[in-house]
Amino acid sequence: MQMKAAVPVSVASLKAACSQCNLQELCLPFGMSENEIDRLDELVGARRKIKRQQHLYRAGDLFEAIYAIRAGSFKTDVLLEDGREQVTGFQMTGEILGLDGISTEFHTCNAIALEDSEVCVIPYGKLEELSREVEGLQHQFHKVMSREIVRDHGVMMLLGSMRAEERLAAFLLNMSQRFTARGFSAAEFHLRMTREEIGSYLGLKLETVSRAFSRFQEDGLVAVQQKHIRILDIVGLKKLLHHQPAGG
Amino acid sequence: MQMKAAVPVSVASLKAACSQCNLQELCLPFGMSENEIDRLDELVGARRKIKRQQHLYRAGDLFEAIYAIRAGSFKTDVLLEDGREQVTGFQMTGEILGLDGISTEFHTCNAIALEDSEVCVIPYGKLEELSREVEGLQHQFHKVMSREIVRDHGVMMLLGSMRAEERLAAFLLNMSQRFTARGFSAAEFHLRMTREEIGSYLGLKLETVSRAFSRFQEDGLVAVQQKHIRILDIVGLKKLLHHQPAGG
DNA sequence: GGGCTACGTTGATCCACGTCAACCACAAAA
DNA sequence: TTTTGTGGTTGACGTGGATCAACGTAGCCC
Repeated sequence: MQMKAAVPVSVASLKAACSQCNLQELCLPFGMSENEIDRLDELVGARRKIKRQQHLYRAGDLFEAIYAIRAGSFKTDVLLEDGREQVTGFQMTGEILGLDGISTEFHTCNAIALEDSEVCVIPYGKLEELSREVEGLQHQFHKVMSREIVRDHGVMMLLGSMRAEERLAAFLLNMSQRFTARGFSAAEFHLRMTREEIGSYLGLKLETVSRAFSRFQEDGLVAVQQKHIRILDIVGLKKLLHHQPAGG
Repeated sequence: MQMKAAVPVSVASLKAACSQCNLQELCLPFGMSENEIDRLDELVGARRKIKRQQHLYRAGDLFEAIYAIRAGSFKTDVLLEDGREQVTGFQMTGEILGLDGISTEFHTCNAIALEDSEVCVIPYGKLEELSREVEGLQHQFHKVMSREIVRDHGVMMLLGSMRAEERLAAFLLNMSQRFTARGFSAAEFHLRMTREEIGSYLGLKLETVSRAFSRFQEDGLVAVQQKHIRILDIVGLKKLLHHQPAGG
């Protein structure tokens, strides 16, 4: 690398700038005015890169900031003393991590990168401060938290009331919808998580997940090749959701 | 009713007053200064009585306010098209209902009184407004939402990774802890919900819940008489949680 | 009091999913 | 090219909890 005077652009590349970000529509700035987003730029700190399998934060860590996923993807999980793991969610670009920490000032779950990823660091103290001034930010932040609560209720429904194949169908449809929202194909995508992680999320063992994938393939609903998924019959998948097979 | 000039006291009895409420420590005012709580009084609207089995709100209702439980208790649930119900939570005095509605401006679950109950109505628009001015309110409100997220993660753990008896033990310990926080006995309490509702919450059938209760009774952990519960061996119950019996 | 209704308990049987085990696919290292 | 490791698939079998069914209990209204 040559020695030369620092160029503003290189500094800008280290700092996040919501106003320039193409994830606005999916992220905290959604619904905010241009002016408001400019104010948001003040508060978003540096970006941070997280390598695959590394922790963004751990249960027990002091809570200082929330994180917006700029690139890559994560899982969050909770561990029981005896080693059992419950994956509580998979997060994609534009989604916010760390909200669990507000309640006690300590994080209560782990956030782990599923691939090499990058997050924007949003210092929480500053966020509260600014959202007292910027109405749009306040409102949007509340919506983000509320959406998390609603999402969690959906997972409870899934874990509490659905059978294995319904759960996997719901999972695939959810992934498809989120890929679509990010401009990717609704029908063909690459899962970043293992069968075991999907199983943990869905309250199933990895073998059950694998068998359900095979069943869907036999039935012509999807084409599965390891982590690569092609949805062939989205209507068929949706039909799986709404009536339990054993004539209820 | 006789015609006479309105007396301030009778008006006050219709309106909530956080500053006078003995549930402060459990509710939105927790951690706020006396001054801040006085400001909170401005915004909390009338109380509303809800009879047993009646809805406070339904999935699909327009979201306008959140509610603090002043007396009684509630369940929240989500219904699937085919009629399956998932209870997403049981709420007691001081707890906040309705946070799910912020995300879409519509409620996404039902809130139903388990007994004759009363709530304080907190108009959401006003809450956002005031929490831009009152730092303590803003912070506390965020904590309440975050706590809900953390609680939901706990339920996911329960539904995704625990066996029937672990789930019921976790449920009983949680109830006991919440009764304690409200000044009731930790060891002896009255459940307001049916076996079916407990089962729905825990992802089990009512028969399984009933059998687990019977098993706990045989093992001398609790004395069960319908909805009346007496915990005899809290340590024993806790031990159930942390190692799955079938030598994992 | 007697009958009704909602809720709870208990037993017998069934089955969806877990468990255990073998094998396969692919990627990175040697 | 083989080796090694991680993740995925598939089969055989076991079991925890669901299902089906009968009966018990408590509150409520007439």
